[in-house]
Amino acid sequence: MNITYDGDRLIFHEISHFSLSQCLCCGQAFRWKPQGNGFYSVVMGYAVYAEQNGQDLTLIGVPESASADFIRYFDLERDYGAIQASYINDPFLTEGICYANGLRVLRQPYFETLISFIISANNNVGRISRIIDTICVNYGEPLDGGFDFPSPETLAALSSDELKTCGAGYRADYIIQTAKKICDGFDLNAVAKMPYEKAREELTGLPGVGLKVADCVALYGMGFLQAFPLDVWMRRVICGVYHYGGKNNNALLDFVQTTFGEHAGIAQQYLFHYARHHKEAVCAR
DNA sequence: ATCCAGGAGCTTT
DNA sequence: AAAGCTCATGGA
Repeated sequence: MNITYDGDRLIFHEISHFSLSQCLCCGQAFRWKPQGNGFYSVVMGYAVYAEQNGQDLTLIGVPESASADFIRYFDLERDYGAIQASYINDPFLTEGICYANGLRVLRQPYFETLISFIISANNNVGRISRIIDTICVNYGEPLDGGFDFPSPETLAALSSDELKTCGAGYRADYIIQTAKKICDGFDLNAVAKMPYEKAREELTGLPGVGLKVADCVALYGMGFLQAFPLDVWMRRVICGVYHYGGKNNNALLDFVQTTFGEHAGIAQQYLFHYARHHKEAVCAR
């Protein structure tokens, strides 16, 4: 991969195992919208238009100085070919890898990821996106025609009713209380530097954050690739396809770690994306 | 109308 | 420790 910048377009050339649409439409990110031949969002303080042409990823609205931030965001330096190859003996996962070809696990801003997945609890992807979008439009800073994700201070100052107007429902109080804890010094950057188990334990101390949401923040924000968010879809896959019969969650996660190894979270994302679009294949086995 | 969605938290066994 | 109940909301 090499990088060029012409004053307008920041281009990452010759990225293998990368599909922009798979990365943005697989349920790990909620705020990118299709536009023209690409996608638009406000992320990390930039109003960005992203477009893929072959193995080139073009970003408009981003200065050259932000290239490292976006390499990290899209996880462009990791060898996904090697990770995929390590699962060659798993037929179902290989099927998922083919279906989700080019999917990379993003490393999204911590606070936004945290609040987004608090909203995801007992919710569906379409509604999650709409709620987050409404919160940004109502309370985020305007930026080049879009809206940034609101700061912890902004969300902490909202009333429960204001967030319920955005559709957050009973999660409104979790959002406010968690935002307040961040304002009071709960340091997400410090958590991201802890060992995975410790980071996860710290995150579950936040209101509205259980094991599953903590794993989402650990994986889609902090880049802990062994984190395996265990939701209803993954339960179907592990029990239905991998014939796991236990009921204990921790035992199930142990099974997952031994089955999928250090990149379990990446495997999880392939499986999640595949399962959601092939419900019959998952439930029939 | 009933069930479900990338669950969490509190109460009861 | 483990199972049960409740929490908004909108689409199927």
